[in-house]
Amino acid sequence: MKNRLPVLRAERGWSQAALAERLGVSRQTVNAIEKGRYDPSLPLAFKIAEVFGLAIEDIFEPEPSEVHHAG
Amino acid sequence: MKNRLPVLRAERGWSQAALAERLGVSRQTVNAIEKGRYDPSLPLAFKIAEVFGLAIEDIFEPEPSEVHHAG
DNA sequence: ACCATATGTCAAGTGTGCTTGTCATATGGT
DNA sequence: ACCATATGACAAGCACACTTGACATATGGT
Repeated sequence: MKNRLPVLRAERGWSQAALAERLGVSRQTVNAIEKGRYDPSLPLAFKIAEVFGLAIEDIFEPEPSEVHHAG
Repeated sequence: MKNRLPVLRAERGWSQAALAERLGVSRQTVNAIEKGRYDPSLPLAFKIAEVFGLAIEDIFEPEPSEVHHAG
């Protein structure tokens, strides 16, 4: 999942910690999402969109063949 | 997380199983999401939006105070 | 009555999302 | 040199997202 968080943060002059506080999550969570280590949950994605005043689709973009499966 | 899946399925005449197949997930997953037992992952939410030709925001709506916990 | 389809739910298992805590590195101010 | 801030990352732990398999109920066609 690609994301524009670094750009959007920079536009607002927010650190990862500052964004995390606005979102109500830990700094490590913001870092992990930015670096693509994992995707946010849908509720968190909504919160991120709200904080930036954008649509989820304007912030995140699924990679071509991002299917999961399981156990 | 509220969702309009039952309505959207009905409009298209799709069963839960048929939608599940289009999404590449199990029927139980579609059922659980519809009934609000859990939220879809963000990649699955994108896929659902794609299948219905809508934005995620047009299908899902976060409940008022849907914050998570701590670990 | 019988069968097929649709829906709802439970159980057990695997991997993810998020937590706190900690460490390492880089940068800028003094 | 020292300190504060910012970022990146790892570990252990808990709850959630998904899986397959199974069972129960309801509806409609024959």
